[in-house]
Amino acid sequence: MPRRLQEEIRQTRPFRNAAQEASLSLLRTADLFRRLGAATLAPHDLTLQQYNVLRILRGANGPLPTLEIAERMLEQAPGITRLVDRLEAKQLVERIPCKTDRRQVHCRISATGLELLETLDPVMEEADGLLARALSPEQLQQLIDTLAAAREALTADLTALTETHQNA
Amino acid sequence: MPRRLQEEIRQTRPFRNAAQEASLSLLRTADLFRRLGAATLAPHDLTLQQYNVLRILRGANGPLPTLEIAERMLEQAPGITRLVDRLEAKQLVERIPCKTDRRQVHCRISATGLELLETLDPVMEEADGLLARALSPEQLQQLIDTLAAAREALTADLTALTETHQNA
DNA sequence: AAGAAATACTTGACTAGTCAATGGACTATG
DNA sequence: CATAGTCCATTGACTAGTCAAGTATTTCTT
Repeated sequence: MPRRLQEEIRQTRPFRNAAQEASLSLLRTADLFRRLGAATLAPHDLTLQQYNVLRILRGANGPLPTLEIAERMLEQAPGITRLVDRLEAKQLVERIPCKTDRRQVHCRISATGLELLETLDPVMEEADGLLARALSPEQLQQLIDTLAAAREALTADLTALTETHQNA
Repeated sequence: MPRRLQEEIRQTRPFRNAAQEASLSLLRTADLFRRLGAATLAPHDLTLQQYNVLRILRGANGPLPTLEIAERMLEQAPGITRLVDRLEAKQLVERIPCKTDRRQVHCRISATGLELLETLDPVMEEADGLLARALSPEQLQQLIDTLAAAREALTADLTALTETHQNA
């Protein structure tokens, strides 16, 4: 039986409405999940974001321009530079200046990086599996669909909001 | 019609399984929501975490020890100090040394802080309302229940994982 | 072909999360 | 009542997200 969110955050009053409770649930659950992932990667001296970059580079089957990586992550552009800096320092990623467009820098996962990912694959799949074990297949699919609908709405509103702010 | 997550992250291959898709959906949706909240608060020079602290202090009906605030947030202890530092610098929060236990520092929301929160209440409720408009009441409730079940499982695993790590 | 605009990063400054270590204050034990 | 252990809060060091500004390069305009 799931513990009430209200109790988790020690709030005495009930939620004003379901929307608020859903919002907080979403944030707390995602945070919990991120921490689980982070804790899993910590012994390997990788952060979640660094792991994401490696995954993207492996999936790309070849070098990728720096900003192309950023677009495939949740993240905004500027952060990617330093993220790749650290991966390059660990020799998990290589930077290759692009010959046809000298503004671009291509990033490629190194052999060491690939080996590391292969080590991590089963461990990280297990983390995903926790969700699968906690929820029924129907719940899992429901969750996917509901979240997709939510993102649909939120994306529109977010872009509207930031654009308005720019024009102000 | 919701855009496929697969397309959002430009992955050519389908997901290996529903658990993985659900995990990624969860992380992306929460991130979107956090950005929406951040964008809403930005014009008022508040971050989401600062806003959370103010909300907690308002809800507490009185001063709260510093670490008690941390426990009510997702966050680990050490971060709270600097968070309160910044709120104190903006004069939204006051620190009061505790007389009965001089290790403790009590934090209280200031009159300015309360006014600010009242200004923000309608704006932030609107952000929550986006979810409500995007989803049916049944979907909303389903989401709440499903996420609660997920947290139940994840909490257990997370504590197990970090404790194992400590003993290693 | 020269100048303007756009592109691909890069850097700096600030906020924040996390871990390890520290300091001051309280408590329990002997 | 002294001292060891515990607790509250803080600090330092590192990783990261975000915005604004800067640089080098390319493309567009004329």
